[in-house]
Amino acid sequence: MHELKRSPFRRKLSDHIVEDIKRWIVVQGLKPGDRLPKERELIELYGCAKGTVREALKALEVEGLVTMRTGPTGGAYVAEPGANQAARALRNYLHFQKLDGHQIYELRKLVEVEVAAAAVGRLTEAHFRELEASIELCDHIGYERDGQRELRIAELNFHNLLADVCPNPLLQFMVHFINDLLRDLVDLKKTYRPGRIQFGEDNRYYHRRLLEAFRAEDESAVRRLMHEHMCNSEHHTTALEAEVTQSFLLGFDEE
Amino acid sequence: MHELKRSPFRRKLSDHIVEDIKRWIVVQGLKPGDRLPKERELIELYGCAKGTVREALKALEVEGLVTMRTGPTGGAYVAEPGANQAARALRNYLHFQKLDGHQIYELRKLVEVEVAAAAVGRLTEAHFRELEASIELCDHIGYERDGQRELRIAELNFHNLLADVCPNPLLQFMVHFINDLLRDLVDLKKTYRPGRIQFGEDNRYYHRRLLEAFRAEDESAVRRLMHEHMCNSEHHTTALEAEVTQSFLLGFDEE
DNA sequence: TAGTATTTGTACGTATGTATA
DNA sequence: TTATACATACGTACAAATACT
Repeated sequence: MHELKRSPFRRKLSDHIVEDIKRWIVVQGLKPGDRLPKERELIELYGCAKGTVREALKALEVEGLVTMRTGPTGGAYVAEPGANQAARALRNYLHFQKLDGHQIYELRKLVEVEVAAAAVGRLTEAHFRELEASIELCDHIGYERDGQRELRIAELNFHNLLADVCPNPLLQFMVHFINDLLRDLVDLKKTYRPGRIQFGEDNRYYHRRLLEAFRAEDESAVRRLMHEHMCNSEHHTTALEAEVTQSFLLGFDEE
Repeated sequence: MHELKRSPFRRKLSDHIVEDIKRWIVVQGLKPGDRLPKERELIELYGCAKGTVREALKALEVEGLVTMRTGPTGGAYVAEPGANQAARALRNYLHFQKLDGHQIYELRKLVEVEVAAAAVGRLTEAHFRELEASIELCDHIGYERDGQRELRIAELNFHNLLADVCPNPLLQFMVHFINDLLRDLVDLKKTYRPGRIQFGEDNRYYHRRLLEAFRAEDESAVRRLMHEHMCNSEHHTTALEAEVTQSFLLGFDEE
């Protein structure tokens, strides 16, 4: 007992390496793209085995702080953690909480309105064309019976386009996160329901009127329309996919 | 060429194992505490090497989905990822984005009001006592010159207490996340500013009036007060800690 | 208190795949 | 095309931690 080899509660060596590398990144101010010591050097530096170093690098890779490349000039490089990593972690957390569609919309009603308001005055003609194309795509898919998921993706794409011009990374992240959540919900309820048609029509109606309000740069109209749109969407969504929400939040690392 | 051994873009085997295990957790509805196949079994199942399985388990461990234990009855167990893991990932992401105090408050003004509204009617007498104690603690610390961080923690604790009774895990998470962000911001700006006194007084004023509104279960008053409180707080905070926000978000695994 | 079985954690050596030059 | 540098994967042996007797 009372061996103080490394620390009171002898932590795993790989975790020690992870912390060291994190420290390097912070104190040396390493930027994305900077190269880290290669496997061989870390092995010699810590006098440990290959597997140990690999475990440490794997941990950093999961956190999104480094990426690994093979071949010459390969190795570990500092990376900028993407939104997907944060989204994955948040989904992991929510998977074990009780979360239903109503609660998702409780937040969505807030952030979508805010993001839309922030987009007023920031949209270029190119953006308008994209938004129009999105609406037309929904129009087109709407007539098919099978493209459930495609339709949902196209509908949500309208909102993602708006979020992309939002200068607030927190709001932007939340909108994308929620929309990804809603996109994956449709997979669970494969059954085609007639209410889905009305839902699609309502969406197109609101998207068109929102586009008008954006063109007029009428922020109060945008806020009002988006709020209505969200309340309407909540009504349809909770009716369609209400109780199944609690599953499948576990992110399946799309692409 | 044209070898289709595993997939077009030959993914790493350990990632494949990670996905499989995640799938097991979802489709078999595994709960925290449930045991996963042990190392040896996974090795035989996938016909791979020990290091490969260990890499996969390490990844899951970092995501907080499993914990590893040694000895008999040891192995990999399903775990419930805490909010800290999601918060850490989100911080890692925001570390590389441009985020200022104003943008934090853009979201905070929304969620704090919503959380407060959700708390109406859910507060027990025990909660009221905790909230009162929180206010009194702020009162007490407010007179000391050094307890900058302690004061901030105590102030934010009032809001965290409210969030704890919020039944919506998404809103609850966001409030806690934002408050942790604000708590850590005070460390960067060590300089004591006279404006801080007025800030503290305002906070106590609003907390007291909020408590009254909660006791009266007057939701519209709660919403109005919390909104005012947030606008006031934003004014003080951005004045005090405006531009320094962008540094040191990288989470250092606090315990 | 000690011993033993079980299972992870670490070390080492080797072979293979893959991207750069 | 060939050589090179590096990650990726395999297999074995041993150390360390824990539960049970």
